[in-house]
Amino acid sequence: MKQTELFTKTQKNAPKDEVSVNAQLLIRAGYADKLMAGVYTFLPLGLRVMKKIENIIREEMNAIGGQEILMPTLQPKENWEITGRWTALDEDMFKVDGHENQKFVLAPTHEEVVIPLAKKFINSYKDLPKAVYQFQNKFRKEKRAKSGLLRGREFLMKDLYSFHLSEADLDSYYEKAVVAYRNIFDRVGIGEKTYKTFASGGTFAKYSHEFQTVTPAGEDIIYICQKCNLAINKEIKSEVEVCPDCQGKDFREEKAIEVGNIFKNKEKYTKPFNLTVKDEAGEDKLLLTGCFGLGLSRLMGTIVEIYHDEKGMIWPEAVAPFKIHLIVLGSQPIVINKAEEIYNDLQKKNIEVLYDDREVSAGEKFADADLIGIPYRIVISEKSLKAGGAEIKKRNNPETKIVKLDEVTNSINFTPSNTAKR
RNA sequence: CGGGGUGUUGUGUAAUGGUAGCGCGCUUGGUUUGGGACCAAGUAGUCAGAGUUCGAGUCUCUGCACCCCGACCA
Repeated sequence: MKQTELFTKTQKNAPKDEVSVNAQLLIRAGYADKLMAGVYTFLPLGLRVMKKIENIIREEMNAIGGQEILMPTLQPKENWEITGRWTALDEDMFKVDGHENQKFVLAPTHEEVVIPLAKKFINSYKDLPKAVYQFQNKFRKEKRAKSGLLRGREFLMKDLYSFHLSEADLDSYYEKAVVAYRNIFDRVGIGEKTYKTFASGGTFAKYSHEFQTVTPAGEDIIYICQKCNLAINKEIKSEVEVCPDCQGKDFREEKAIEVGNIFKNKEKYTKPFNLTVKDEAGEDKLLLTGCFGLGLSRLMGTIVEIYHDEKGMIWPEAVAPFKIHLIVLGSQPIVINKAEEIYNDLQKKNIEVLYDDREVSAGEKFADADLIGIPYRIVISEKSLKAGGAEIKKRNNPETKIVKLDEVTNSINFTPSNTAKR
């Protein structure tokens, strides 16, 4: 992608109505644009990051047997009356009028659709277990949207729903999902700061687990067990005196962002819809479900909160919009030709490159490269050619080095995009 | 939803009740080219509505939006 052709531009100043680091940087760098409180457009750069995150999650969900679907956001009142949530969640949902007396809801979650859906296709114990998931926008009538991408009214979420005949099967699937979640957070670069956290659950499951990423930008408070690293959400800390996993009593308090939440909903939603299958004896058996949520837009904001400095963002390679930011300095034909050659070569090799071919000053290009935060910066200039080729610098390291032009591609240790590191 | 604050061009800001000005961006021309360069000429704005006033960006009222603190957050 040539930067002169990119849809967006960078801005020197952050909009005055954005306070959070993630929103300021994402807007300044042209990754996102705010339409209204808690509602953002994802621009080409931001969408590329989102798709990287999405693909990592997709791979991990597929690895635990998830099958991707896409459910509607616009949903009928009737389904929500069946679970009682038309009134129970009244204040949290955007309700929409249809024709005459039709009422709809812009879905804040998708149990009311996925359970009746499963009823059509899961009829026998032989059909189990099954799991479906989607990437879909969720709508929540937040009384106060804030903190940029961290708490939106419309946001992108991955939600997976699993169906089981026995509690043992649900339990073992739940543990598999925990591993998948760990893989996801490791791969996007926040594994070390993300804690599985004991939290309050629904009506039937007394507890659930959240995945909380430690950062000062967090709105939640968690207590991390110093012995086994399980965390406990402040919400339930008063009920839980010792670590439920290791009985440890020594905790460290941290602020954190809830990036995921997983539940054993068991019969909570299958019961109202009477989602049953025949077991081996021909008896009707109520299914048990697990629900596994992960907020993509929130995850993206969280990554920015963790990986940035005073100059801009510093994307982990696995989620960066491009691998290389190629910068050409000066207007001499020889320099421009060499830069074009490198650009074409990288394109041919399917290495994602943003080519800054703008006719602006060096300082502006460097400042923008730092702001945009692409992992590798390659400069082609009269100076670099005299020194022997191209200058390479990593965003997270001040050192630069010169490599020969025909060694540019090889001199960087690339991980192909969208695949696992390990 | 309670309390507080703020709405001026795409963006950041200035303007005793009296000509809406500046930086960035953008357009045109020229000089520049390794850390947000320079010159010149342009471009575009008072959240909406009502009121007070000879005159409103400025005062009053209503509405809307946005931000902050709190409450809320299956």
